[in-house]
Amino acid sequence: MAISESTIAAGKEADTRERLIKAALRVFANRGIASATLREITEEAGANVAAVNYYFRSKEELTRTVLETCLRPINESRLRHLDELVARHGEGAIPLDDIIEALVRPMVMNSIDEYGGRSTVRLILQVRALPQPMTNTILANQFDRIHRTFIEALSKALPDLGRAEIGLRYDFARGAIMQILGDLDPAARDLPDLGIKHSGLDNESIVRLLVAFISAGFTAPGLLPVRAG
Amino acid sequence: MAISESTIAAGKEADTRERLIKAALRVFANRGIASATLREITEEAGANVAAVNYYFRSKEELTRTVLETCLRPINESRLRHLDELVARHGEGAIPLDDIIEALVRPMVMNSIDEYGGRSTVRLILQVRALPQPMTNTILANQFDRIHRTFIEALSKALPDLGRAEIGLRYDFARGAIMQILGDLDPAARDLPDLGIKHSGLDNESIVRLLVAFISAGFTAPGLLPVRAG
DNA sequence: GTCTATAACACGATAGAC
DNA sequence: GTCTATCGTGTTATAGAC
Repeated sequence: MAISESTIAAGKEADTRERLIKAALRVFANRGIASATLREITEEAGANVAAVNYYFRSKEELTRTVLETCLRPINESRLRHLDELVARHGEGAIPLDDIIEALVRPMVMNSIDEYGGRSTVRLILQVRALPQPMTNTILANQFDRIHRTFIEALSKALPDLGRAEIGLRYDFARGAIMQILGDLDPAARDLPDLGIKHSGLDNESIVRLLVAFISAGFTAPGLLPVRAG
Repeated sequence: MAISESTIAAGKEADTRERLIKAALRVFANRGIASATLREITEEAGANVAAVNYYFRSKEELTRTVLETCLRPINESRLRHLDELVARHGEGAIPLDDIIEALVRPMVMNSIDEYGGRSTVRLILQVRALPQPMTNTILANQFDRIHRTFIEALSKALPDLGRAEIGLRYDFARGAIMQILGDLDPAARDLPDLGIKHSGLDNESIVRLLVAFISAGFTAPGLLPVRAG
């Protein structure tokens, strides 16, 4: 009632903009960023074709916004988890399982889209599989600190392993996490069988199973020489 | 000298066709299947723009051929390795490390393109990240038997784990293998930092490090109930 | 802020000469 | 088997009415 017209306009603006971002995430994930057209995205968002060019400058700017919007909360949650662990253990090493869980849980829990799918995961898999300058810059900005922080914590927890081996195993872990979440997306399961069906697994189980596998992998004896440092 | 004109023509035909496949693999991997244009591919192959439509019926048919051409040798090698292990151990269980190595080594060793890159890996990552009916059918045809065979061998080697958990860990392993090989491709390393630099790692070390990590992961105690069977 | 209409361009595919 | 020229289509982006 007391809402002015400009407030309504501003509310409407934010709404269309947000709807465009959500629709773009889904269309990008399902059809590929390059193949996705502004017509599909705007139709899915219930907006006009010209809306993307009005709210974002271009398709590229929309892509940037979508990526940053869906990555930020996941990585913020990871850092929050890890900060809590650091606070709890002070200078001492953090138990391996806890570090891995801080890496796994936010990605499993916060990458679910409004339809129960894994659009965010499939989008990340896409831009990782297809390195392009623009998306790589975004990934670097979003993930660089995370990687450094986790590898540092892992180095303290696993003093017998060198940095090179920890970095490598950390990337093994990232691959395992992302691929399984991509496969679990119902949108990917409709299609002809890729790999194995994993039906009836709740997210909590996924976390526990990933943590068990990855922690065991990290506990394997090191093969590379440990550098001083 | 004794080569007839028709032989020369046939040789030339096979040559252009093959050059197109190799060029397409590289361009697909670097720019994405959807974004890759026939103009880029034919230029890279030193052929005419119309050559793709002459040798293959369409871009889609070319894509199919490229995928099958680069996947077949890898999976044939995996089956060969595993068959040898089965022959050696008869009805008994195969040691876990040997099964994992039969899974890992062919992908690490046979996915290297003529420029030392990992075009094949990045192409697989692409089509897995972006499920489409056509490419999924090819993946299913190429990988289905592999998955079944390996999971069966793993079940014998790890009788304390249920099929569901083995299938899941098998997919963890596939994710770890593919993502690390994609990251190791020099073509992906030029760009802004994604994850960690893994410089100076030879392929033999990659195999050993992957096998160590994955085998340890499989050895972790099971979390899911074991079904009878 | 939202719409229609269209400009400017790139693509896959093909026809037809050589 | 290889080439040039071109057709038809679909794309992003924008100009301008509402």
